[in-house]
Amino acid sequence: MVSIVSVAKAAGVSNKTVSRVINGEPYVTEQTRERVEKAIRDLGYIPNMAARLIRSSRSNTFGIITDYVSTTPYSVDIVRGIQDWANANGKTILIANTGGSSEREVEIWKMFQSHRIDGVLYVTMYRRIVDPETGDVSIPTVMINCRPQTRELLPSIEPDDYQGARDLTQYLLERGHRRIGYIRLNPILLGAELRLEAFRRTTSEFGLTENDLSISLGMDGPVGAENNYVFAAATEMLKQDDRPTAIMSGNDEMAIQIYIAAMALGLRIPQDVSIVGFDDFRTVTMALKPELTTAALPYYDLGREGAKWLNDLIAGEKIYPGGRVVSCKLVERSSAAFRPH
Amino acid sequence: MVSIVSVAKAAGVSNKTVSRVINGEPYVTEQTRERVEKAIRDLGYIPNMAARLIRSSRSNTFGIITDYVSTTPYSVDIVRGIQDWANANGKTILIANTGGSSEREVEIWKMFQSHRIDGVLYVTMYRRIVDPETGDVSIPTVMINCRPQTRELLPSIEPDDYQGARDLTQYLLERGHRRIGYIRLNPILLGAELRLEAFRRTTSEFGLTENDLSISLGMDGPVGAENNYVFAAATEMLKQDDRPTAIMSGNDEMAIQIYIAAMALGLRIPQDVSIVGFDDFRTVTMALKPELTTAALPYYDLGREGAKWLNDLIAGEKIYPGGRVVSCKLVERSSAAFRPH
DNA sequence: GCGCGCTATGACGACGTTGTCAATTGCGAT
DNA sequence: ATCGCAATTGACAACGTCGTCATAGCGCGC
Repeated sequence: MVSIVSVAKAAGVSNKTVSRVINGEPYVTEQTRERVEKAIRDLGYIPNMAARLIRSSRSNTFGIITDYVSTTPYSVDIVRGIQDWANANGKTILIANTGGSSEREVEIWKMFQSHRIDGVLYVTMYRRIVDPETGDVSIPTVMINCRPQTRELLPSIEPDDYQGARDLTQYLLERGHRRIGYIRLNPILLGAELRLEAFRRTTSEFGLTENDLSISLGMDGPVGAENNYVFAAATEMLKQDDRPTAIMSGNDEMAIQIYIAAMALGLRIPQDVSIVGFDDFRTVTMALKPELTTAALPYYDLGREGAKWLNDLIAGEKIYPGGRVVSCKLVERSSAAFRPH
Repeated sequence: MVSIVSVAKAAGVSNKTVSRVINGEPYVTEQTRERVEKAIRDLGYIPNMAARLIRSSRSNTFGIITDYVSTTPYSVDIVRGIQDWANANGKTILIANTGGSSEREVEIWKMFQSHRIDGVLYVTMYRRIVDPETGDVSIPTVMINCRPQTRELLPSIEPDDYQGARDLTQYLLERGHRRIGYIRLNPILLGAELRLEAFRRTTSEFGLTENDLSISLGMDGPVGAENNYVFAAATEMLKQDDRPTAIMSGNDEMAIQIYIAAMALGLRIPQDVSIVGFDDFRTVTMALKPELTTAALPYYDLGREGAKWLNDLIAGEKIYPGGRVVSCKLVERSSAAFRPH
């Protein structure tokens, strides 16, 4: 492999001078610089990061440790956000998935340390509370889409499920809906509770009572292998005489089954029932006809902001103590309309 | 950061002896070994990969270069397969996404080289033909889900779209269907042609004529921002008097729209129309009710096999010249049944 | 003419690790 | 007793890069 020494030899200068050219340091004549640059091009020299790291003990590498994110279709946008920021700022990224195993997680932290990463982005597939198995060493860490048990311990950044569900509820209310169904997400998920809570509070503030609401469980059990009642629940809900004129779905994926249930009963969307989802999982929201109105989880921003924050943390700047929350934008498409009269 | 030297000092041996212990080399007494291991534990020593690499010029790192894979919900299983293999075999993985930009791709190859990766897995989101912008340097490379323009140039491994579609067609034929619809995937995609071709050939071998078939374009335009006719095409197809009793969908995602189109016309699945998909994109196949019968793209295996192959390549073994193909397994669920009579 | 400060360059060592080779010890065979 | 050999250990160099410090040339003000 061609090294700085061979370049130096080719250009007839010392290796330190080559180093200066590479790193854009001053005190090199234009003439020398050009000779060196030519040699670099001719030999196809590419700096060796490992050697550089050994000297500087700053790897310019971030580690991403996730449960399943980068191997699961849902929250890939977090990773995309991180990568985009990293590219733009000359950072390299190491990704590893625990697959849910905590032995594996311990190994990964070791592996990261052996690569002398500068910091870790701890990312989860769905919003939850976890304590990273960091070992006793302290490495700058930002948690994305999750937060630690012991509140203010690590910086964290999460989507605002509450606000998203509130906006969605208001949206339906503003369109005249007064009997609204809600099919719950798996209650294990942190977002599930918040979304439902927002739905309850917002409708109640608006003057609706529990009687106007029709809330049922859509799925439960361990995440990824849950029991699925969505189709049955939606069917039952829509078969009632005083059926809801709008249904909020725990997430977009569940909305597929609600669509099918509604259609099987001969109901048209949105003329007979309005349906809204949550997440803005494009594969679903765009494939459904009519396309699904939903609240977008700000995954991309979570990733970008998290990376930026980690960078600040490493630089020793701005150490906010606790957690931040990013709002969910309502994406209006055509699955919800004014209440039929 | 604690180094091998501090461990040596603590254990009262030379650093070379510590190195021997770490690497499990022979010629260390049990007693010495234990003293060293204790020192390692006490100090929390973790080997520095960068320093190791500098000596050995073998990084034990594979680079994954993709267009969008790791940031897109579809083919994440390829990455999962690679990662699983890598974990099991002590390899580290560097992932980078070009986002489709070829300048970016050139940068990434440089970046990989600067990290002295041992080899590259070149992965695409959907099956296609590409020529990697590798620059002139030759790095062991295996292409996954794609293949080079100039056939035998690089080893490649792809799913067998043809066989998958043939099996699916046979499945429908065996169930008595004699009028079959086909809604085409975007023709830009390599898999699209092969799947359609398999459908045509298999039905024709079975004795069906073009008249028994009803083939229409579901989408076209640039991938990711295509024009979508699926719902309209399915509706039209199913409104005919001699409508097909079964429809093959270009992929699973498109099947959502076919379901909705069928249901909007009051058709029951599978009693009135059978529907089959392609890909086994779980988010869709499991959410649809009835669940979708489909052919599974062997993404996980593609990743695992690709990584293994790359490893062999690096080790200098088994240099098969050309491309390999992995079969698609038919996953029977409940969206297809015997033809109604 | 002398010293000063600035520009331009190179010699050298250090980072953490491992390969090479030499040194030391013990033991069985000659 | 001597030799050969295996087991055990360490000293030292080298990998590629960059930080430190020294050196040399040059122009400027006194």
